[in-house]
Amino acid sequence: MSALPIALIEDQPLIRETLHGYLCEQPEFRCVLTVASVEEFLAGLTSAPEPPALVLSDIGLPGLSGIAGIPLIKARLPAVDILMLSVYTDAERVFQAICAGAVGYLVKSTPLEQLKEHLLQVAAGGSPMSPAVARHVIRSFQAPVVAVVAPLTGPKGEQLTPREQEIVQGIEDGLSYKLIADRMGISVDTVRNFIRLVYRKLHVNSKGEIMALALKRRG
Amino acid sequence: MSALPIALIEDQPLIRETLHGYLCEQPEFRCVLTVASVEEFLAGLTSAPEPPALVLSDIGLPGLSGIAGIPLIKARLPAVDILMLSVYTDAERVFQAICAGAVGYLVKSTPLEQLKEHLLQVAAGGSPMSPAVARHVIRSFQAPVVAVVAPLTGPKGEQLTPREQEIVQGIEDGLSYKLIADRMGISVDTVRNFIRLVYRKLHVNSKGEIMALALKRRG
DNA sequence: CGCACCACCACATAAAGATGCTGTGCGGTT
DNA sequence: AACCGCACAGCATCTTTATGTGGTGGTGCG
Repeated sequence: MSALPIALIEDQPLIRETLHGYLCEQPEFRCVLTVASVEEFLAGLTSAPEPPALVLSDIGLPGLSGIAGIPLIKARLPAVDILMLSVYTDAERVFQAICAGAVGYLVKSTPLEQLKEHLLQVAAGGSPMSPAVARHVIRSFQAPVVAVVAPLTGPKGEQLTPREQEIVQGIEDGLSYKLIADRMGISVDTVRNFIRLVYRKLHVNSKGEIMALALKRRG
Repeated sequence: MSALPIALIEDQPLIRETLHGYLCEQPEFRCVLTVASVEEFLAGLTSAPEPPALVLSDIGLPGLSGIAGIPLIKARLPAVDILMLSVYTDAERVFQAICAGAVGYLVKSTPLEQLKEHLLQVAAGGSPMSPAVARHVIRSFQAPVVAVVAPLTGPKGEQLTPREQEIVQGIEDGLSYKLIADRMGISVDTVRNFIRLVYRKLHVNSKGEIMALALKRRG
């Protein structure tokens, strides 16, 4: 098994030297480029003994940030994996880096042995993320807790039945009667019937007026 | 430090007993409910010594799937963390589970000691994911490499102008003439004019036929 | 001049929306 | 058993909007 060629972009000398030293001690890795900035990385690529398969990059760097460097690095090395190592754990930077093409995102406090496992994970096709980072990522898939909105009621307190509320939801979602019918598993004529009932209860005469009521209720 | 109350939902007896046994040996955990299905879990909640803070759940279960059980479990225990443990690593199930509210997703081949670390990670606010899972997740943030699709041309090689191509894109995006007009900053009558030109070049007579051409070209 | 883009008018057809009316079946209540 | 509320469905009719087609004209640019 050949050593994984790794490049390191880190501006703080002490950290850079510690990481470089540690990585060079691991038989699984080969440090082919260790620099302090993206610009230095791009300039040093041609004289590296071989192109890196994995770039471990800080974000707060002099000149171009680690994030801004991602597309430039990917343009030069399309197949490279870029793993972020940063003190920042705010959702904004996490998503910027990931959307820019980073395969993973670790915090700088990650112990070296753990860092090694994560690097091997990347090489094996994984996407290591520090816990706080992973939570941001997972949370982005989950619907925000929606404030419970009371159903629309008529001017005299007329209540809508559950199915009538579903019809209203379909209208709020911008669906045609046909699509509402598909969603609810009923016929278009039944949708029209429900519409009639809803309009009568709410004292309106068009989808537009329903939308207006919904908007007013949302504030 | 009090033990983390954990519930386990796993239908295969051997795995369930192995996991149950391992978790009970760990001083950091307390197994308050170990069942074979979501239904059993929901029924057993009231008699559990205390409510679980974390549910480790399989997906392929008798009756309700682990994914279908997520909203039901969250309804009963809004603050609970649900961690999926499954043989499935396909993107569809991963995203279904995450979107449904799972805080993490592990493959069943995860070694027990690693599982323990992941459980502690959940308790500390993290979102552990097995490598393949994490890659799916990360990839979903990254723009797919878009195949460059040649513009539609007529049967005799008739070329569409740039604006005509924009009209076609609007049709492919399912927009009405009015919405296409809004998008392109022109009047509806101008859209109709362009439609006329496009249909004449492509030898078609309806939006449907444009859609068909587009689909055929996508393969 | 030719082309691309933009706009308007007119008309016809298809689809979506709105309203009136009627009927059936089911579950719950009195 | 009768009644009521709810859900579902269909028919009829009318109105509004979207789509398609024919024709015409104006402006700017190469």
